[in-house]
Amino acid sequence: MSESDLKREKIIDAARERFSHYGYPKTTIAELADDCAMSPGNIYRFFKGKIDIAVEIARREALSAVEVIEAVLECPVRSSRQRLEEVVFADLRYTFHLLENRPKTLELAQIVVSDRPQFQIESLRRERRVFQRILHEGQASGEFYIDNVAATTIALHAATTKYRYAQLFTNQTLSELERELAHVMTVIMRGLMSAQDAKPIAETIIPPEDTNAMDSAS
Amino acid sequence: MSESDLKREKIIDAARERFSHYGYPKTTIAELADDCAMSPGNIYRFFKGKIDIAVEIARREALSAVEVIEAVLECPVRSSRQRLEEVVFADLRYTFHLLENRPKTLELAQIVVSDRPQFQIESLRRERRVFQRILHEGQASGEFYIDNVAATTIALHAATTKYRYAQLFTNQTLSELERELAHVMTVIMRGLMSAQDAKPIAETIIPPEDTNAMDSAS
DNA sequence: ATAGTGAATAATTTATTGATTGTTCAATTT
DNA sequence: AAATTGAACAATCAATAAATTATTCACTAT
Repeated sequence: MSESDLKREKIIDAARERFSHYGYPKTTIAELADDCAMSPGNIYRFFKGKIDIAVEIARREALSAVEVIEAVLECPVRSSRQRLEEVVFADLRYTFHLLENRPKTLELAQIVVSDRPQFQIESLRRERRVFQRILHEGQASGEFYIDNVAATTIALHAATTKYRYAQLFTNQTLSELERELAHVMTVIMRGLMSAQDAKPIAETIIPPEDTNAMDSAS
Repeated sequence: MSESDLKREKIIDAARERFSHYGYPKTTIAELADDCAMSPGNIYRFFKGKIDIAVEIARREALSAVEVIEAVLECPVRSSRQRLEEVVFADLRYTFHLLENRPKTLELAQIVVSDRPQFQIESLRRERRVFQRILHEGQASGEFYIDNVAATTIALHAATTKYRYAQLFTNQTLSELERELAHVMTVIMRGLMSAQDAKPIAETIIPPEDTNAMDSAS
């Protein structure tokens, strides 16, 4: 790691410390420069602007969050079904505790997203990839009956929206949410494991379209 | 309708007009009094405070929104399944257009909810009752296999969270959302229509509790 | 008594100013 | 040359003053 890279890391560390302690708005470039024993101007040789430091921190945070979820994939389980449930519940618990114990992390993420909407889109996509892997496995093993894995992944992810950063939507307790999610998963699991056909009559409700981006989405 | 009630209605009408046009904060009691040809002080003989006028308007709005959804129940359909899909799609479209065409309505609702959290809880409960009625019907007719209708209603409602006021969560277009919801409903429908047992292994994941408010919730 | 007023007051919002901060860049050091 | 500085400038924020507004209430009219 080059001399330059080390200094960049030092800025990130100093920023992480101050952002999580005092918040993004209350942290000044001058303070970060002080922490790194350099001048304010010099910070700009490493980052285009203050917001870009936040983006970098949020990006790493998001990556390590997915890693936490992915870690669940390593544990040996009886079935794809159990794997899927574990991942969904891990998501609920991880994001719930994040908001409870480190609220500044959400604040930072919201600031980043409001400036860089693409950031959220990519975070969600990364998360979906974990879901998709499980669905693929389940399909391959014959445990799940899915004719369009990509679309079903998106559906599953959408149906569990309420259980990511749940405090944004409700003031239920974690155990209330856990019990509720258990019921949601019961219905979904029966849907994934059922061999019977249940093509949406929705096709009579929504107008069809030629190019359907979702069906090939990753 | 008494003289007094008529005046109360006049205040509500004037407020609705101004709130939807200029927004709640920019509307003054003095203006409403002017509109109704009365003094500011007299408004307070009809409402305890400014916020209570907003509460009354939001309450009526919420009731008529549920009525729109309930109207779908009147149409003759082939199955409970179709009924359920129509209601869910109606919800998506109604709330989507609401935010698109009358953004002040959301603003008002958010102001009311931030002051009266109970308001939101009751609105959601009313909406769930429509879902519950359909699930009951489907169960009675043998079309759905549901062992706990109350819990499944809550699960269904939670799983479709993203499709109520969808613009709060995403900037997808209405047709993207419609296609996505169709896939969500495909999975859920298979879950509801499947006779096979799929008790959650979640019970091994979440700790059980003696008093489970949800299982008897309406 | 009931309905209504409008000036008085308390609470909130808006405007303004001064101070702080993000960012740039010509000059300096390594 | 590459790295760094720090003063200059523009943008943003905080504090406070000014104005507006919500609410009350003693009083008047019906």
